[in-house]
Amino acid sequence: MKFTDLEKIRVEKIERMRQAGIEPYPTRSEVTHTTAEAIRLFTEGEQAGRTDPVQVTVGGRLRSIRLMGKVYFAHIEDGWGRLQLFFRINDLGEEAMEQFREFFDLGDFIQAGGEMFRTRSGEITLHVRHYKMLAKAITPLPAAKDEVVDGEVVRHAALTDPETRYRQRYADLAVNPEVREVFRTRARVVKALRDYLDNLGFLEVETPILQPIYGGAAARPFVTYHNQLKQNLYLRISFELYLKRLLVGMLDRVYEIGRDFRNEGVSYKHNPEFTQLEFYMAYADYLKIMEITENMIAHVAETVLGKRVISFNGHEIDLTPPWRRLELRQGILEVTGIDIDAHPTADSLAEAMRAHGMQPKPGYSRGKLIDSLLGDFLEPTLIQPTFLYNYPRDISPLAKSMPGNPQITERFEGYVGGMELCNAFTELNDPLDQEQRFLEMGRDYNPEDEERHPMDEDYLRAMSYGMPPQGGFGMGIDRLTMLLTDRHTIREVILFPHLRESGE
RNA sequence: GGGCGUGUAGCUCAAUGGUAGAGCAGUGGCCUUUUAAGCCAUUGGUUCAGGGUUCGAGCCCCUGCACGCUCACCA
Repeated sequence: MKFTDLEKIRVEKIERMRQAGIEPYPTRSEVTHTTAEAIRLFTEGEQAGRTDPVQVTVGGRLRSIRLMGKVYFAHIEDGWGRLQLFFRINDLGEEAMEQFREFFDLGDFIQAGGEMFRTRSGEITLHVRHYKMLAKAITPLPAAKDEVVDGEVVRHAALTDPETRYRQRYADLAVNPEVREVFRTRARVVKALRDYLDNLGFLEVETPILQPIYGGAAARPFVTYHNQLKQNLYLRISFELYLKRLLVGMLDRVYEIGRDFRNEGVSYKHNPEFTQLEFYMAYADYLKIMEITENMIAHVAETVLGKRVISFNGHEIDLTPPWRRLELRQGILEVTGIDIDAHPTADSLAEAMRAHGMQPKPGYSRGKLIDSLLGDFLEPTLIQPTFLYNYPRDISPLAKSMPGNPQITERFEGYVGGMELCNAFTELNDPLDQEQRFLEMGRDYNPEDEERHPMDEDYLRAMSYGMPPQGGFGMGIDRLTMLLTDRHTIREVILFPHLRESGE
């Protein structure tokens, strides 16, 4: 390891500690309480009028040290909170006071034991009778001294540089408690989703991440290779095709929460790997899935945040069901003045777009043009929760067509905060129709493209055994977490977001 | 991949083309007993990297790297 000057000073302290017979990295601690437990015990005793001392040994990082000659104050922080320590030479003796002064730095993990009391200024504090180094920190935490004003921690010059925060998330978490809170919230979101689906009788399953044929979404995959099998494998881009096989196998309600991988550009709402929830429900259609969706999201907000009206990006968003339902055709008509139903071909639609001063991408299919109208003009306006429904067939190859209208599929997407949150449809379960869709899809691919999507014969065989009618649903957990924590980039809700190699 | 922007001490930030600074952190000292981001002193720099212009470059130019925003891409 290479050390800075600041770090060298601490490395030397480690050597001097060992010379003084103090182990800087002892194997065991004697911690009996968290800081929060210690404070709660004391407060309860105080309220009950008890005078017997509350004896605790707590552990944590040193976050502030104030040496005042023969008395020291310090704060430690653990995963539950902060506690002030009070050291007095009368209690600890000269040697212990001197060793603390000489060897202990901000960021060190220590334990301290004694009894709880309240200082003259009112702060609940541990009167230290004994203390011990638990783990010496060599690298200073990237934050300046904290102070506590009226019980609130005020940090001066906190770590803010996004590159350092993401590359050294451990340091970010260590000094920015609100970052820890984001990931606690994220965990509660996942738990609330699981509870909701479990209560509806869904079975949680795990399907392959390494897949010989990828599918279920339109995305470029990551490719890897199995040495012994001499076989290319793809990291999954969705769970869909495997989960739907399970409904053939009579697992009527299944869901999976896991990682998807898409070899595409990164942005504030795209990370190369992201967490997805997909569920499939036999005998349901997309209308039923809409109901489950709005209720599930409202339930999650209620459980995690205790409220259904959230604040996101300066907007007040009310997640209370029922959410607005807006037919895709109507939505596009309202924001662009173009009626997609009046333009049954790509050429016709492109002409209409040009007439409205737009520049449609040459070579796009009608469905892709509609998708671009949606993304460019409609999506940013969908702040309050909205289900857009009825999507064109050619961009929905796994969704069932509407009865009597083969060009429109029973598909919807949920939008909140101007961001696509989820995608769902009445699942196509007609194997002959599905094969036809795959073949049509193949026409979009250049035959010379080595990444050309192969036909998933096994999926068709599964469907040929008979697949119950069903509704399916997919949602990005990362984006939901962004909404519920009011973070505006996906990197804020992923512990270790992907960054370019720094070459350091 | 394109455009725009940013990169200075451990952290947060200053510095007309003319001696690289501040606060915090660090180090040394003061501090006689429930508080103090305390007081005094002090250390610390390949100004992202490499070229160029200039008497002189943190600053201007070129190339590269990283990050941010944005566009493109993205059933």
